[in-house]
Amino acid sequence: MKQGIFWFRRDLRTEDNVGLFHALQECDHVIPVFVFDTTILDRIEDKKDHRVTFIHETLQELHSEFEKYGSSLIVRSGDPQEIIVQLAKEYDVSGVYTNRDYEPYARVRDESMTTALHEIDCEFKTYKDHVVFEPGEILKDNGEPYMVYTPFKNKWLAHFKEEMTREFPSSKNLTKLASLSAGPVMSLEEIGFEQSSIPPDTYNISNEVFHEYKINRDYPNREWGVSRISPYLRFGQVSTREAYRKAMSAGSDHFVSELIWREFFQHVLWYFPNSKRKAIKPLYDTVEWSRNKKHFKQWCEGKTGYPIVDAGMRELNETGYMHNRVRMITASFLCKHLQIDWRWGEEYFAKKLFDYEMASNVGNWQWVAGSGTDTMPYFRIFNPYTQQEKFDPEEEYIARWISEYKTDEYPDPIVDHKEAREKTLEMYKKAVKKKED
DNA sequence: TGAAATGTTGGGGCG
DNA sequence: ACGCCCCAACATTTC
Repeated sequence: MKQGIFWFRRDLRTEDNVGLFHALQECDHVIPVFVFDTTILDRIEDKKDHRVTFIHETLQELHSEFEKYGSSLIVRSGDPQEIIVQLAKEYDVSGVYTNRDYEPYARVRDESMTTALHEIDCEFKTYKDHVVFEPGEILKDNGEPYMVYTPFKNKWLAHFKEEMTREFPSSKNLTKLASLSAGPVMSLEEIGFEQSSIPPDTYNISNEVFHEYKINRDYPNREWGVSRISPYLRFGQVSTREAYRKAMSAGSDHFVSELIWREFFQHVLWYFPNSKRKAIKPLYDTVEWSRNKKHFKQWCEGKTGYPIVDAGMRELNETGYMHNRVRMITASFLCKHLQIDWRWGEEYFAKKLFDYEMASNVGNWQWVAGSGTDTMPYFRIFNPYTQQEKFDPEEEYIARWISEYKTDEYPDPIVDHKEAREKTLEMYKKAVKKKED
């Protein structure tokens, strides 16, 4: 009898889960496992983290689902390598199955996991699940990775069909889950966390969203115009392929394109594993950013006196979500009105965003700062007032998030747009000049 | 997936 | 009728 472990990570679902599909195909008994990685949890300052709560809730759902098959989800907390190796020994397992994760930390962790498992004669079998194409599969004709989005997308679109026809149904094979009674899922308190009061949004990937997505997605007050799928893609409650399939069958090229951006940035992070810390274009690490902590705090709290910026930051603080258009505006404001390092902003978003995905966040922040791939040139500076007039003309979004808007309580602009713009251009030009000397 | 500054054009008011 | 000016409206360049 062949026993295997399926290690859940960012793929918290049973349907269309590539690694789980293969585990159930190849093994007689599959032991489902999730590990709260304390290396990651220890770095989270706010112990009421909404993402951890969200994961925890999903684990309980999986646990109940598995109980129907006389099985259960084993949930542990600690060092994944120690725990997985110990479970592999305990259950005399011949293979550990999991889906690949492309973040720098995960790459190192999995590399060392491979070695550790081989030492006990256990295979570590990893699968592509989180993306349609992983790094190395979409390359320029000369074999180099793409640094520009559009040609990347074109190649992606030229090749996706055969990838997408493959299916990974698991439901019939769930009877092969090992008979287990692991007891209830460990509580949040046991891992040192508390229940967050911020719930995830429900998501909508239906024709209501796909229809006119190109237009509606730009208006932050049209909450029905976007899918809110991102946290579910991040943690895998929804399969990426499923999202692609639905958008494609609805003919929403723009929605598909947004999903491809997500893959593009995963590739970029793969080739630039230091890009959370280092500018992809090294020139931009010579920019002398402001260290004005007062400005940064005002930006974080949504008290800059720029309504569209403040509305966005307050939406983020209250819900863990911010509309994409407003992410660009707030990010641009931090870098190009306050002259503050994009890394400070990236870090703040990392703390707050429900859908935080390192690849997308770092990729987009570097894009805004001008230091990334296929990026905004440094001189492309959003005018917050123009953006506001274009995308929130009735000021509905602003009014929803700034209760004191248009009262004496609302702060005056902390910087003057025109002066800030000129200061930013000077800052960047100085860096360019320094490089030339 | 900019915006501002600068340049050009052409219609209309007016002497 | 003509030249002149004004200034939208649009186009180009510059950052």
